[in-house]
Amino acid sequence: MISTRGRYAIRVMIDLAENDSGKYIPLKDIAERQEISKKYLEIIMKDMVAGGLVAGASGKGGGYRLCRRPEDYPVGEIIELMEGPLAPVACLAGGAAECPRAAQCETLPLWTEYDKLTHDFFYGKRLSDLLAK
Amino acid sequence: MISTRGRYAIRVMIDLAENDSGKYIPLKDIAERQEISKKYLEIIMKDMVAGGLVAGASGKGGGYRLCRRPEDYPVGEIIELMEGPLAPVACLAGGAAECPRAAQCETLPLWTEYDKLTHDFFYGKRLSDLLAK
DNA sequence: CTATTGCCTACTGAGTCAATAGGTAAATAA
DNA sequence: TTATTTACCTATTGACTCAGTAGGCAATAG
Repeated sequence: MISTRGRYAIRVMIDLAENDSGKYIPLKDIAERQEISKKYLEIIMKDMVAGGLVAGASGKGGGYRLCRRPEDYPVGEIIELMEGPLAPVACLAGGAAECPRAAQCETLPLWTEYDKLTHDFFYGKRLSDLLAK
Repeated sequence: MISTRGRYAIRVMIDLAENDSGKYIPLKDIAERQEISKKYLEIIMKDMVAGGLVAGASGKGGGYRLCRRPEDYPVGEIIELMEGPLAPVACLAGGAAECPRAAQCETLPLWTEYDKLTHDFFYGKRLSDLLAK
């Protein structure tokens, strides 16, 4: 299941896109509009800045803003940045989880097929697809 | 991500199908073939019996066996029994998680579409599709 | 009766989730 | 310059899940 990290991140991105005025938007405003704890959002925003999804600016007049056009954000990228790989099982998540049973594993094709389905779905969707018209 | 509960359950089902001789198969044999802790499998098997996936018999000559033909087990049923709902977010999992923001939620259509995709995929696959030819 | 087998309760150590708490650094407006 | 606003940093927490382990009870066939 997608946790609050991923879900909140997407909602923040939508909020930033829909309230874009060229200026930075303070997190306080976003937290109030979205009814999410500002303190918790701070942690999430830090990772979003580090991951290159948004730009943050400190000080008065600071806040956050998108650094691409909404059509240039695949939803899958946002989710994977916040939640880790979309893979349904650890052995498809890359990294150190190479399974010694992979060659004879009867279930691996199932997971592989579903993994591709998921990947294609979430990378086909863009942030712009989620915005109110 | 699918945890060991769901993955082990599917592997056990495959093992039961491929080693079916009409008699009960002791868990000890399954655990050895699948290289899974027998003690841990006991917990999983209990839920599988309760969920109507397999039949268990105690005593000498006992063990487990399938209670349907492999074509009659949708993989999604096995996963949902062991892991809970396949829903990608809590508000689609049914039960008490009705979200008050649902009406104005901009992300709900995304999750709903993915939920359908997932559901169709895993209920389209049958246990028989996973067996070695 | 005895060996085998499933079934039952309880416990554990490691990790994740969703926050909260309190402080530091940077940037602007007065 | 000073006060205010804002992001950013580390640390901690309580509840929960995950992946088992431990030990014993109940049923069944030979």
